[in-house]
Amino acid sequence: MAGVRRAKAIPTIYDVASRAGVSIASVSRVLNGQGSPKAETRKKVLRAVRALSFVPDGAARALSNNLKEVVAVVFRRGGEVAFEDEEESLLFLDVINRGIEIAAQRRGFDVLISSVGTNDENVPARLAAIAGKADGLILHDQMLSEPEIARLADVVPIVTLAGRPTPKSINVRCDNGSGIRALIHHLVIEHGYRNIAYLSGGADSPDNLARARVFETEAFAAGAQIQVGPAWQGDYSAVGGANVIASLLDSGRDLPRAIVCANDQTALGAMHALARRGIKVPDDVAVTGFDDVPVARHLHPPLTTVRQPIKELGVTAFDVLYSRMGTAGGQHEVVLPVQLIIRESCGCSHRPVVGPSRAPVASSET
Amino acid sequence: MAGVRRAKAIPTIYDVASRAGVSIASVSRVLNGQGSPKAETRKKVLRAVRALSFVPDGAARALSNNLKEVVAVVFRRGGEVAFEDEEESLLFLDVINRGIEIAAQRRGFDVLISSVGTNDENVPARLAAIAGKADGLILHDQMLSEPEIARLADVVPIVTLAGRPTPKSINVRCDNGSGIRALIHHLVIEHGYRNIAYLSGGADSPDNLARARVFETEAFAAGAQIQVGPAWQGDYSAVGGANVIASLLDSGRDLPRAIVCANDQTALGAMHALARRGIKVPDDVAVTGFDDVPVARHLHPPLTTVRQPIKELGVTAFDVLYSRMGTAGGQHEVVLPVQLIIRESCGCSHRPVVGPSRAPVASSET
DNA sequence: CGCTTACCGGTAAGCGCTTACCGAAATCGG
DNA sequence: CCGATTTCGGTAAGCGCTTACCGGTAAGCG
Repeated sequence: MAGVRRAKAIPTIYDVASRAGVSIASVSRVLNGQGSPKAETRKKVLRAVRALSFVPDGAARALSNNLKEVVAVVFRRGGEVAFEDEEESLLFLDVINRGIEIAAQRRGFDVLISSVGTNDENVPARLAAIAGKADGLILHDQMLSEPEIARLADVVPIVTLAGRPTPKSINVRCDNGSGIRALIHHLVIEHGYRNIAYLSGGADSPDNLARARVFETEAFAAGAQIQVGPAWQGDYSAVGGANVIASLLDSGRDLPRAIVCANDQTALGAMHALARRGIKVPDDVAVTGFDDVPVARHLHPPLTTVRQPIKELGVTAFDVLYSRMGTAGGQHEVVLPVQLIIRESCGCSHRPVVGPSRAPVASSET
Repeated sequence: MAGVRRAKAIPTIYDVASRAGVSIASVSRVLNGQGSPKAETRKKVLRAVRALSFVPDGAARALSNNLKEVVAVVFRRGGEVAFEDEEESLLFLDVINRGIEIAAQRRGFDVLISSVGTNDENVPARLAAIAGKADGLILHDQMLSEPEIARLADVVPIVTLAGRPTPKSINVRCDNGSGIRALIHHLVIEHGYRNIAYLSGGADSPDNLARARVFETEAFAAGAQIQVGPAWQGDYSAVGGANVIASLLDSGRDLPRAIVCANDQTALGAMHALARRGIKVPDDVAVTGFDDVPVARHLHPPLTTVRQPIKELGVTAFDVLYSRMGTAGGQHEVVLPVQLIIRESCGCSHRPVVGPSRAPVASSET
């Protein structure tokens, strides 16, 4: 593994030491504020550092300290083709990443971003390579099986963001249950819609499953008719949502009075598809989302949705991960509160009502 | 700098070697495909690796190879408060980053993301620390003076994205000139607007300066009246754009027939501000942007703008940086072509005309 | 069947840093 | 004024990996 090499020799701590006329130990001490170097020594070292533009090598420091000060964040990208609409969904990941970055910064960590393609060959190996470059791992999507997570977790602590808690890793998520509950309450009780559907997200997403489950029980409890099943299977993407609506319409099925979409992207696609067929939202069919991505408020009509504290998700992921470095054990799941954001796609007319929200909940249940 | 330490000992190459009954050299060779290990040896090593869940330490590899396989990307964040609208502008950076990531991946590199606050104390020191963790540096905003860049460039190659070429670094940007030129041509010649203004971006941004300069000369050459100056000073943000319009209106000034905004964000803010005063876009005042961020097409009216190949910018930044590792010299500026995207905010009615575009240009001129 | 040539794989020397350990110099008290 | 304390700073031992170098074994040849 020869690799690219820098042409000119970069100054090392030895160069600094000899130029300053001290030992490398002193240079290190001055640079790291350890021990109590004499002012004189200090000055000499600093002068030499400046003169040589010395920058300590991170790899060497990491090796010596057994601490890289890096967390790796991995997400899944679907090939290299980006759908026009897909671009927007980047936002969701990116806002989380920003949160991670902010939290990391506070601890002097930096964030190593990496992605694996959906059709990549050896995902576990790739993940291992990334893990080797970091002190901790944050996984955006479900890209590793539980045993694979367990293996890797022996090397670096792992936090997942759209997975489920495992004995070796921690999952951070939002309170899907109370979000859907608030939504159902609003649609069924307050608006009186008696026939509603859940336009599902990724079939293997734990969050989607949780939302679907709560949807069914709550809608049933509220006495509404529900539509679910394969015909309502989306994939979290805008096109996915649009396709569901289109084929439903093509097959001549009656639409429900309201459609609860698994996320905002799906809602966006659904609304486009409905508009294309001349179906009015919310007059003919109400549509709601989940996430409250920034574009949600710019849709027509503005989207009623459940706000996740997206950036907080990232901050929490890092903080939890950080606290796990050097200490195993502790809770395996962190749940953040959500908030119902009522705009107009549900049938309300621009009244900024705000629904229930809950305090953060930590649970150890799997 | 004690730092956090992992509790359980992580297996090293020595553990693998002794478990496999071979030397560490063999383990390394098997893992890196160097030399020609016997199938037998190979198998023993792989078995041991699997049994121990061995993951080679990135820092040690980096130290030994003199190659970290990491590029650092740094951007400037404005405090931790994010304006509602600001969120959207993340997109621009993030799409570039995605491009960097994709290009990096192709070379087996990962991307270290880091930000410095606008009000951070010691920026150069922070940058140095980041540089120490990477093989190359990509700077999003102008955050270092030329001498500071020069210092750091002795340690790692540097590519800037919104700076200007320096003897020690490379700048990657879009062809501002031809973008503005196409815009002016469309507005003045095709639409016949005789009075136009440039709503400026960040005062110290080279791109903004270039756009402003071309705006003036081209508009003048086309025979249009121009409005520029302090009253038209924005800052690339939506609020910045809105404020300019608001104070212009407050001071009772006449608005020009068309406003060329420094970027899409600014245009978004300007359009909001105009709408709030009941001024119609494009009937009363035409507005154009620059960048073509994804939301641009969802604005009302859809924004006429200059499309930058945003992701390409990132890909190019990495590729240029990569080629600079180990080899100094070469060109100091890379310019990517842009494309005029005509939508409706300029006064056109939904005809998807596409303007001139130019091939990539590389220049060594400062 | 003995010697040359290949082929493998082990030993050990770094890569650039931190820090335990220890000796030298400086400081203090009696 | 000298020994007991401190205080500073140097020496050297790693951190976990790659790889140059070399010795041993097996295969190839006359």
